Amino acid sequence: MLNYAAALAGSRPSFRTGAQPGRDVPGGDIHEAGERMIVASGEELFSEGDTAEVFYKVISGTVRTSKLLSDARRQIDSFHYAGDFFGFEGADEHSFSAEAVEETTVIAFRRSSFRSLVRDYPEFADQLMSAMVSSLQRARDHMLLLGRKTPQEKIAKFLLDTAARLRKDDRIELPMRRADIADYLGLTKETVSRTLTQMSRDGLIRLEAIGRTVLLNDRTSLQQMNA
Amino acid sequence: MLNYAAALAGSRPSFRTGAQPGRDVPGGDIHEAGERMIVASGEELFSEGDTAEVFYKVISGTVRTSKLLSDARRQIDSFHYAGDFFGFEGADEHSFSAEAVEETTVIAFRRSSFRSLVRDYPEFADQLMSAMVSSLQRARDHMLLLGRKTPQEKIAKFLLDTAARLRKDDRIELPMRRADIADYLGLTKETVSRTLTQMSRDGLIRLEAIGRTVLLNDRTSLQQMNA
DNA sequence: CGGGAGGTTGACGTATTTCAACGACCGTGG
DNA sequence: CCACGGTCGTTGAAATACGTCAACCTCCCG
Repeated sequence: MLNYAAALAGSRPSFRTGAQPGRDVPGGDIHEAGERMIVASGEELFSEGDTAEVFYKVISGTVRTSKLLSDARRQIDSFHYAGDFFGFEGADEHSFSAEAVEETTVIAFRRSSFRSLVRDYPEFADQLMSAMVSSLQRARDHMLLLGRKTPQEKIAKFLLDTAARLRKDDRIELPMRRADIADYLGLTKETVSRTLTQMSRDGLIRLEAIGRTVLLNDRTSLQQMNA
Repeated sequence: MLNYAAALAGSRPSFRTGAQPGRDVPGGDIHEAGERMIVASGEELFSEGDTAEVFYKVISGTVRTSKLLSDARRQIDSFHYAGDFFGFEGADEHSFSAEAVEETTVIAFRRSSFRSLVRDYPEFADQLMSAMVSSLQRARDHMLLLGRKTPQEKIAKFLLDTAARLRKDDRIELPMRRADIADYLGLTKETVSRTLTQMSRDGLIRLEAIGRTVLLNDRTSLQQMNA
């Protein structure tokens, strides 16, 4: 009756897997209905224009989804962490790309098996629906950030959001490079770097290691840079 | 079984209506399952923080949905035209606002009646799902625009998109003010104005009336400013 | 030890914002 | 019918925040 299969889709499974059986195991774990894959850092899961046969759920690691302009300008629309779904499409082709930011494990669900998934795992449809609704909400938040926030505000929100997503308190281990942060926030990597060091000088944060580890010293001040 | 009701929602119906009966009319027009309302130009349909009881479909006119920062900076995430659904929420409260850009007619659907809607009008769920998927795709496109495009590219895309949405060929009647365009594209109204007059000087477009009517003289050049 | 990737820092230029004034249009009311 | 006020749009001048270009440094791995 309901043709959700026509509205949802995903991507083709990547090569180099770490496969697992699990298909048609009604009543069991949803994860058993898809194929587990391990993707190396930097590897592509799918790319703009690829046929969209599969969608994914992140088990561990980080995935970035992005769009490119012809001259290589890039906009990352989202980072996906453990538990997130990504790769739905309305058409047969992907309208964006996905790459692993670090070594990442995902489950790939075939778009064509969507109906049986919903039948065998009733909670699956709900999970997907709320994934889409929250993707939309996140997207609206991010448009506000991209269109109207200053670099300082962008970075502050990015740090707080990332800390929340990674369930870390004060010390966060950023999985992505400065260039990724820049393409996510609509800045250049230089501006990202400068803003971080300035925040460090101001005592808001503390940068460790190669700059991948950030300590949030003054959450209150960071939060005031929002709203 | 499927709890879509929990994942979808909308806004409270606005006052000043132009009501119509139509409820529980299985097999009939979906529109009969909601309440028709006429909203005056500039009027608010719902606002950030309102309880989300209703979602909408535009029948005629234009609606803008937006988010505000505390200092009144605004980001319009979308303009909604005839046929578009808007106002879904994952939570009980609206996370964005909606106002009529011009006199607009909408149908309001109660979030609580979602299940019966799906039962009585099977195609309804599909319509909603594809509305959400295409909202997401639009959002990703718009993030690319906001984060990475120049004012010229932004305006060019805006004009072409709007022409496509309004099903006009060369002459489009913009329903919104310059400030709305600016808040949609992440620019100032001055930059919007300057860019339009420059395009006019370059022969790409022609501005008529109070600047609300735009003639697309050179679609090819405008399209080249994208990709 | 060498090379490359990623990150930081500096100097500089400029595109866009900001601030401000002006003008066109519209509706209202005297 | 015209004057008035308000909204919206345009244009100008000036300031500056961010991007660009470039050098340098650290870390890491072969």
